[in-house]
Amino acid sequence: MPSAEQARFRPVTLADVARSAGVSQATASRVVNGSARSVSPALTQSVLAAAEELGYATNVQAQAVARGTTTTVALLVSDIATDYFSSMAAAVMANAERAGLDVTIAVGERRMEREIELVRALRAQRARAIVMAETGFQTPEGADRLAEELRAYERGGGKVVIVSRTQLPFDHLDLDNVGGARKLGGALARLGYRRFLVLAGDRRLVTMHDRIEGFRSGLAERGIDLPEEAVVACDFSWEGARRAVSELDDAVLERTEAIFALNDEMALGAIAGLRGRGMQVPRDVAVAGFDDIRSLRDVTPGLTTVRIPLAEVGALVVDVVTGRRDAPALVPATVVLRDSTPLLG
Amino acid sequence: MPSAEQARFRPVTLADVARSAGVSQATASRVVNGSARSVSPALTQSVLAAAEELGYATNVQAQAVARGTTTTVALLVSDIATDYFSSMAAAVMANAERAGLDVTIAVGERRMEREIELVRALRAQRARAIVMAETGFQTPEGADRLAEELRAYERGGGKVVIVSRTQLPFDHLDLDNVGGARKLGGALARLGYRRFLVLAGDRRLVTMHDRIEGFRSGLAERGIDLPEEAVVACDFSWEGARRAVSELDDAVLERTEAIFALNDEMALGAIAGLRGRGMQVPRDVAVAGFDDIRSLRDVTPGLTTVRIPLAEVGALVVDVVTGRRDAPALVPATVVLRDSTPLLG
DNA sequence: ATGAAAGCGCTAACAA
DNA sequence: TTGTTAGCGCTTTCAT
Repeated sequence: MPSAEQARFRPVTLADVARSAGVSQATASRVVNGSARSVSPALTQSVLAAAEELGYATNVQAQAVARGTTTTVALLVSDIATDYFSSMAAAVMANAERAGLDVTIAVGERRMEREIELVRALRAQRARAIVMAETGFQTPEGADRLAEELRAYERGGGKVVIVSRTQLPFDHLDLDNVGGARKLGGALARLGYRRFLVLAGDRRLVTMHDRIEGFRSGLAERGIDLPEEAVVACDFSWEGARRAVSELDDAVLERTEAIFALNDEMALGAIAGLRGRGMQVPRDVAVAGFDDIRSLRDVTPGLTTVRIPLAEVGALVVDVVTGRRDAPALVPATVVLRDSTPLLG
Repeated sequence: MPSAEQARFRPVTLADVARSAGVSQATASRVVNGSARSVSPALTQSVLAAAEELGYATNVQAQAVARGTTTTVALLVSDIATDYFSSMAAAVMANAERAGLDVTIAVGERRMEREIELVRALRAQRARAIVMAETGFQTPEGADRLAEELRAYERGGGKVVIVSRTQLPFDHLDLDNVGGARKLGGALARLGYRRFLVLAGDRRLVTMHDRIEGFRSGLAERGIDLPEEAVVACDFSWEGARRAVSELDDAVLERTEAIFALNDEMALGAIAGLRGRGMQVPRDVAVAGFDDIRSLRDVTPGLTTVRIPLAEVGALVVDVVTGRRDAPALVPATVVLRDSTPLLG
C-alpha cells in the first residue's frame, strides 16, 4: 500500500482530523484546543474520536506562528552540571509546569559574548520570557550590548527577568547576598572568629562583590576589620579555590582562623586544597561557604553556609514571568551553622 | 509617534527587512539563512544591513513550519536536580551544539504515565529526536502504551534513542551495567570481601536488574555466592537507602563486610544511614556505588564505584541522533577503587 | 454552532 | 541572480 508508505513520515495534521471527522478545520481547531467553547457535543465527540484514532498531536510551531506567541520560558544558567543551577532549573520547571509554561535551558558558560548570542537565539525562538540566572562577567561594553539585545527582545513582546544581577535595567529578583553574608559574618564573629581569609572569585561579578561587602559589614558590626589583603582572588570554581589554597603562604594560613569562600563549590575546593596540605577542617582552620547546595548533604564535616531557598526562587520567577507578581522581590538568605565552624576557643 | 508605539510589541519580520532593503522577501530569506548561496554581494550587504539596523531575529517557529522540521532534540530524564542527569544533560548539550542542534529537557519523574504525556508533548513540538535517558519503571502495559506513543512519533518522522538497556524496540545506547557490575564484583572479591549486602531499587528497572546480575556473576566467577536474602529492596533514592540501612537488623549488618548500592546516590544514603547508627565506613563496613557522579569528588572517604563516562554518552547520543553512527553502541563502564573499600584483612 | 477564508512568518519551487 | 507564488499547519475573524 503505497499511500500508507507515503504517509509514513508525515505527521497527522489538523486537516486530516477535520476531514476524517467530516467537519471544517475551524471546528476541529476549536475542539482540540480550549478557546471559545462553542462546539456541539456531537461534533466534539467525533473530532476527538478522529484525533485519537489518527494519533493526532498539535503542531505547536504552527500554533505559535498563528497565535504569535509561545508558552516557552528560557532559563539562562552558567552551567547546568552544577548543583546550584540544576537545582534552580528543577525549581523553575516544577513551578512553570503548574502555570502551563514549558522551560528550555540555555547555558551561558559565564561568557558575556555567548550570553548575547543566546539571547539572540532565544529571541528567534520567540520565548515568552527570558530568565537570566547566569552570573556572568560584565565588562561595561559587554553589559551594554547584552542590555541592547534584551531590550530588542522586550520590544518584540518578551519578558525579561534577571535573577540577582542588578545593574541591568530589567525586572529582577534579588537574592539577599548582602544580608546573608552580613549575617554570616556576624555569626562567625559570635563564634569567636577574628582572622579571616575570603576566597573571592572575580570581583566584577556583582554577586561576589555583594557577598564580600556584606560579610565585611557583618564583621564590622562586631568591630572586626577585614583588611583588603584578606581577600584573595581566584578563579570562581572548585579548582580555582583548591589551587588558591594550595598556593597560599604557610604564614598566611597559619594566622587565619576561618576561610569564607564565596560559594559552596569554592568552599569544597578550598577544603580539598587544605587536605592536600595535610590540614583538617575544622581542626586547623574553619571553612564556610554560600548557597547551601545539595551535595553538602554528603560532605563531612558539615559545611557552614548561607542558604538560598532555590525552591522559593523558582516559584517567584514563575510568578514574575506570569505577571502574578511584580518584580523586584527580595529572596531572604539564612545562615546555616554546621561543624566546619565550631565554637572557637 | 503612534506608529513606533504600535510597533512596540511586534517583532521585526523578514518582510520588514526585505522592504527596508528594497528586495524581495525570497532574497532576504536567502541571505539571512545559509542555503543556496546565490545572492549578489551588493544585495547581501544591504539585506544584512537592514537586518542589523532593524534588529531582526528569525522566527524559528515559522521557519520550522515552513521547513517542516526543527533542530530541537529532547532529552527525557528522571530528575534534573541530580548529578547523574544534570551531568548527562550537560554532555548532550555540549555535543548537540556542535551539531547545530539545540536540546530541550523534559523531566519524567520516573512515572510512566508522565513519560507518555511528555512524549506526546514532544511530538507536538516536532522535536527532531527524543532521547529517553529516563530510568522509569515499566509495567508491561505501560511500556506498550509508551512504545505506541513513540512509534507514532517516529511515524511523524522523529528519531527515538533510548539510553541504557530497555526492552523498548527502538535504537538504543547500552551502558555496560552488567559488565561494570561484574567487574566490580570481581574487584571486591579480590580485595577479600565475601559477605555482601546489595541495596537494590525496584527490580523492574532493567538497569537495576542488570547491575545485580552482573555483580552476582562477578562474584560467582570467584566462587562467591550472593544469596537472594542478601539483596534488600528499598526505594531507589538517597533517602530510601538511608532508611533501609537504618532499619537493618544488627545481626545482618554485623555479618556483612560490604554494601553494594546500585547507584552512588543510594550509596551515599547508605553511608548516612550507617553514620546514623554510629558506624563508620570503611572501618565497620565497606561501601560501593555505581555511576561515579560528580559530588563524589567531595566525599570522604572516597567512594568506590563504577564509572559511566557520561561525556562519552553525550557524544554518542548526538552521533546517533544525527545519524553519524548507528545504534546500538555499548558504552563501557570501569571500576574505580577508592578508600571506601580497602583491602580486607 | 459551524464553515469559508484570510492570515501568521517563513521557505521553496518555478519562472523570468 | 532575483522575484513571484504557492504552500507549511494552525487560528480567527466574519458570515451564515
